[in-house]
Amino acid sequence: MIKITLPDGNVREVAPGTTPADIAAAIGPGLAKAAIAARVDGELRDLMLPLEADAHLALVTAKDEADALELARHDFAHVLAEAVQALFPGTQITFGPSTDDGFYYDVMAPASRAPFSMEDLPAIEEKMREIIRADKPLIREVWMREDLISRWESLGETFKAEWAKELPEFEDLTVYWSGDPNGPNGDTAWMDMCRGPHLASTGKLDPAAFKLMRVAGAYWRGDQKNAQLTRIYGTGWLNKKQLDAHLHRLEEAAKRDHRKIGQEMDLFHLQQEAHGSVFWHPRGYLIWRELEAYMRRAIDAAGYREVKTPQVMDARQWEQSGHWGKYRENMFVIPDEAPNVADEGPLVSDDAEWMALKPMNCPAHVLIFRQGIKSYRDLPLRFYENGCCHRNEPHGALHGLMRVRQFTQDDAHIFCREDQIVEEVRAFCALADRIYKDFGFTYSIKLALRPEKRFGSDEMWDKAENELRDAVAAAGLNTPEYGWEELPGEGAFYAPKLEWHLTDAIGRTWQVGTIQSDRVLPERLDASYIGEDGERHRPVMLHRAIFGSYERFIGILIEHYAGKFPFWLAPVQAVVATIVSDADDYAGEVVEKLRAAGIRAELDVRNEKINYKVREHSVAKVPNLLVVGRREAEEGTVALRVLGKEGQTMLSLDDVISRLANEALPPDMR
RNA sequence: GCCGCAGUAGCUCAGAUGGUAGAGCACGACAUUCGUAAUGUUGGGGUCGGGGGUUCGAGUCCCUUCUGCGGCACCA
Repeated sequence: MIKITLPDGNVREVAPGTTPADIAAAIGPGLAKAAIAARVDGELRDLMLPLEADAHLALVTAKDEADALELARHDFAHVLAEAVQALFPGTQITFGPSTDDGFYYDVMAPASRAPFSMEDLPAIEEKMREIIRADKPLIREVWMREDLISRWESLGETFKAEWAKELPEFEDLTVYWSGDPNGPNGDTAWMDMCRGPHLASTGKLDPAAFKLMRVAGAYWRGDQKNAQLTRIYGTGWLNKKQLDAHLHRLEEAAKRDHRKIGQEMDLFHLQQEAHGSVFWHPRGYLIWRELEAYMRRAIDAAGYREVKTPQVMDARQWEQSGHWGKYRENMFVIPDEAPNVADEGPLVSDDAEWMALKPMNCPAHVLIFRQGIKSYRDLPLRFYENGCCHRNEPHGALHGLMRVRQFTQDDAHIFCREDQIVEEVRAFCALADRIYKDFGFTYSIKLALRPEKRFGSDEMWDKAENELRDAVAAAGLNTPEYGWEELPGEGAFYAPKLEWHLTDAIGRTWQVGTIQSDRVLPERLDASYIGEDGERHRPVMLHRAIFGSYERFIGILIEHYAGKFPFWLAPVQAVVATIVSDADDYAGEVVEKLRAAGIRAELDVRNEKINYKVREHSVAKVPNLLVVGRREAEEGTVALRVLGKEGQTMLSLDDVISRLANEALPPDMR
């Protein structure tokens, strides 16, 4: 007999070979029906896989949504492959994992036809539904390696055969049948090699809960030297409601796309002559300027001092900081000599000295710190910079404002003593909290722990990780409410880091803020201060950012607000629109007064109907529309129409100005 | 950087089989002076991403290159 410990602490003694399904049945018919898989000693396993030794067992049901989704998506991937092979005999199958919102399967179309395209997807979807409705049992078998390899070879599945040959010796080679090969419909059974686990049958999937989304190219085993496969992507869920919600989210996200809104609202543009760098138009740059002013108020109040450092530095400086060695392939490098224009020869001589555009601000801040002698009394020193950096990102990585080659970070480095770290990090947590809330974001905080490849001793890492933990605890943010989580192996090679992940208005997350302690760069660049003991000591350097970069943060804000910026950030805050030309002079007066009160107001006296003007300024997402006609001009009033609201309010000119002037204040100035 | 797809007017897009480009919106002009989400008439606007080739003739076919999009890889 073996001992099976259940989550509530109960221990059941059962015969070896008992399956989790048997145990579920013994507990109750409800659970037997609801159970879709099992966690055995924490590992997700098939319901039908016999237990052979003492174990902790938890039965997984649809309520364990993360597990249930994972299983369903993996099963959808298998059904996809089965459907493709049923429809297109001769197709080779390779891999089919689950993804964040669904699944994919990489397949090789038969030589007789072109690679699969979008047009093939509806037929494949229909076949998948057939397979799901047939409720084929998913049966696990362990095979001998040679048997499996020869089976794949006999089927012409060269990729599967190759993979079977390379799987580690100690691993059982398992296959899953879709349909019982020994049953009455054995000829329709389909087999894939897979580690599992899987649901008990295809019928556990909801045939209305998936959709094939697109096809894309992919290489066998991710290597471009290998054969070109077709990857078929799908999104998969537990039920139709979840699928519909997901498709709706995608639609919403497409409507909010910052590239689309940026063009519609005339905020910025990108063009191929400077790809990856942003041309900010007047309206977009107004948002930038508001953010910059906001951030300056915040960092001034928090005891930072703003600096500005060179855009280009000698390569030797980057060698010393370590960037030349580790980061050079992402740097823009320029010769420190006049280009050769005299003849047809190379522009740059062989012995040119090299300089580089800065990809980061940190070394320059250390160089400021190093000027003059610093005492322990000077610490902490907090240097802030709106630091414009250039990184030569891979072309395929560029994406609107979110991934660019020139960007400006709200970057600061805090030079402090060991004993000041916790308080500095705590204070940063509080600052970030206030700022994110001002923009209406909720967030979660993650601590990225030591990676496998790292500098420094285990003691140093223990200490560094604990400092960050302590600081977050001191800020009261290490709670489930703040999504506190530790991510093993995800830290930078020199230090653990705290990451802030924002959740936007439609539930997407964006990693923006970070703080990380660094003991490496002060060492490399020989930064020191004189301690109380009269000796030289290394300061610790805290790298930190809240927006991350202005470009990306504005991109996130555009999508978060769907272009309907809060009043203080709106590029045009009010438009005064006339109904008849008799009101033109008065309207001009209203605009002047609004501008005098600090409001970004524009005048619309075009010879158009008021309906047209209302529509146009609404579509342009102007938060306040002030309509004036003959009546308002005579009475000294305006009709205020607020974006997103029906109807309008009649107000005296003085009232509307004081009201708007008040509402236009940034959140930190109220 | 890799794969797939795309690039035609400011924007969104249409242009079978090769025969020197078209719509809507936007923009200009004229008429209309209008009360809260599109007034009418009319006009101008394109070296069809760049380069090369095939052809009597290329937006269309071929090669090449750049950029964008969806993924992959990348994001110390």
